[in-house]
Amino acid sequence: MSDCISCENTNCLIKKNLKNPLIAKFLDEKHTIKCKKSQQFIMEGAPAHGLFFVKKGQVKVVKTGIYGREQIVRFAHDGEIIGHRGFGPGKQYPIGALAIKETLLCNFTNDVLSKMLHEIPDVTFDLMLFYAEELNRSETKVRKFAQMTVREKVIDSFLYIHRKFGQTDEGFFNIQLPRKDFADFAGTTEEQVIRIISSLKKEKLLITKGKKIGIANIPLLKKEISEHNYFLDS
Amino acid sequence: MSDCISCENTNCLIKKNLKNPLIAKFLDEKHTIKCKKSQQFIMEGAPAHGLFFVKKGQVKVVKTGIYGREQIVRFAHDGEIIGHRGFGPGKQYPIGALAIKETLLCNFTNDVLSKMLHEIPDVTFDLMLFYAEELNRSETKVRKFAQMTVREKVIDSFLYIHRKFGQTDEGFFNIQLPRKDFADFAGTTEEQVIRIISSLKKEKLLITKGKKIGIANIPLLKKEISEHNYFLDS
DNA sequence: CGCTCGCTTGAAACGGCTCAACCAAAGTGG
DNA sequence: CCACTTTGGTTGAGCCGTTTCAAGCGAGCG
Repeated sequence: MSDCISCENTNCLIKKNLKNPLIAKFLDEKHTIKCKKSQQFIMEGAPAHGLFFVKKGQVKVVKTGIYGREQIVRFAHDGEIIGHRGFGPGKQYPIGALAIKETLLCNFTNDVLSKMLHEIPDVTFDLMLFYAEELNRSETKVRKFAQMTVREKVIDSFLYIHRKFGQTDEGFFNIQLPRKDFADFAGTTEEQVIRIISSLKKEKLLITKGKKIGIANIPLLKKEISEHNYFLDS
Repeated sequence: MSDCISCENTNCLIKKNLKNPLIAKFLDEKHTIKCKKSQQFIMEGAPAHGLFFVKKGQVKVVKTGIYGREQIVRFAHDGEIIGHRGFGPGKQYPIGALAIKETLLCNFTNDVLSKMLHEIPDVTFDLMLFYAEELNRSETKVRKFAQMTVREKVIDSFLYIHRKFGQTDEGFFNIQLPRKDFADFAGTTEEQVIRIISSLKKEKLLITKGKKIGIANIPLLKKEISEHNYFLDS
C-alpha cells in the first residue's frame, strides 16, 4: 500500500494539506490501484466512483466526439488529478482515462471526498483553485482550436508535451506516443501530423528516430507560434 | 443600492447562502454598478479587482485571440458570475466584459471575496461546483470547435442563445445581436453565419425580421446537429 | 516467412475564408 | 427636408488549407 507521508508528489492536493490534523482519517479510506500499459480505468459515461490521483505513471484522458472521433483532452502524470469532473451526486464520468505505461493510482470515492471537502475548507479551496486553473487551460484551448492553423496546433502540442514530460538525454520526449495520438490531441488527422513533422525536420526544428520525437530548437519552435499569438499558455 | 434579500436571482451563489449568519458582514462591502449599453466594465489584461454578479441585464464576455480576432467566450445574464477567472493574488483578468444592454452589476473585491471564501466553506464549495460546471462547458466547447462543421457550430450557437435567453411572443430571441457576434461566438466569419441563416430560412428552420432571429422549429433544428453528435450540452 | 501495424507520401475533392461589390436602413448635417 | 454618410446585412467568385482516399514502405512479432 502507498502512504501519503512518504509520497514525493509535492504538487498533490492531498500532500499539500497533510499537516492538517483532520485529514488523517480520510487517508485510511484511500485505495491504491495498479494499471498496466493501455489499461483503461475510467470508462466514459460510467457512474462516477470517485477521484484519482496519479501516484506514478502516465495517463491520457479521452473523450469520444462526433462520428466517434476520439479526442484526447489532456495528459497527466505524477501528482495530477483525474476524474474530477465526475464529482457530484449521481454524476457520470464525462471522459475516459487509460494508462500510457504502467501506472500507480490513488483513489478516493465520492462519499469520502465529499465528507473531506465539507470538513476541511483548505482542501476545498485548493480544489477550487485547481478547477479554476483547469478552466483557464480549457478556455485557452478553445481559442487555439478556433483560430490556430493545423501547423500551429501541432507545434503547440509538441511544446505542451515537452513542457509536461520533458526530454531524455538524447533529446526525445519522455513519453512514447503514436502519431495518431498527437493528431487526436491537436484536433487534426494523423496524415497532417506526419506531414508537419516531416517539414519541421527539414527546417531543423525537430528530430525523430523511429517513433521517438524530440525538439531540436525550442526557442525557434516557440517563435513559430508566438509570432502572431500574443500569449497562450497551457 | 441593491440589497441581496429582495433580489430575485435564486441561482445566485450569494443568494443561496443568504441564510448563513456569517455572510451578512460581507454584504455591506458589496458595490453596485450601473452599465449603459455597450459599456465595457472589465478590460482584458487589467489587474483584477474582484468578482461581478449580474443583477439584471445582459453581458458578453470576450477575449482577443490570434491576429486580434475577437472571440466571444460566453454570454451572461441575471444571477451569473463574471470575472471569476481573475481570482487569485496579483491576477489579471484574462477576458473583457461589456454590457449588451443596460445592466446592473454587483461587485465584490478580491480581498472581501478571499476572506469570505476562507470563512464560509459552503460558499467555497458552491463556487467550486460552479467552476466545475464551467469546466464541463468549456471542454465540451473544445470538442465542438475541434470537430463540428461551421454549419453545426452556428446552429449550436442559435440553440445556446435560445436556451439561455428564450424567445419573445413573436418567436425571436430575447437578445439582439449582430451577425458578427454570432460569428465570433461560433468561431467563424460573418459571411458564413449569413449564408447559413439564409439556407436555414429556406429550410424553414429559422425566421428573421431585420436583425431579429428566431427558431421556427426547435426539434428539427436540434436534429440537425444531434444526428451524429451523441450528446453535447452547454 | 508472412502478416500486421504504424508511418509516409501523393493526388483529388471539399469546405471555409477572403475579397469585393452591392443593398437597405438608420443616422447626420446643411 | 433631402442629400450624404455610416453601419450592418447579403451574395458571388476564387483561392488556399485541410481532409480523405489510396497506395506503398519498413519494422516487429508470431
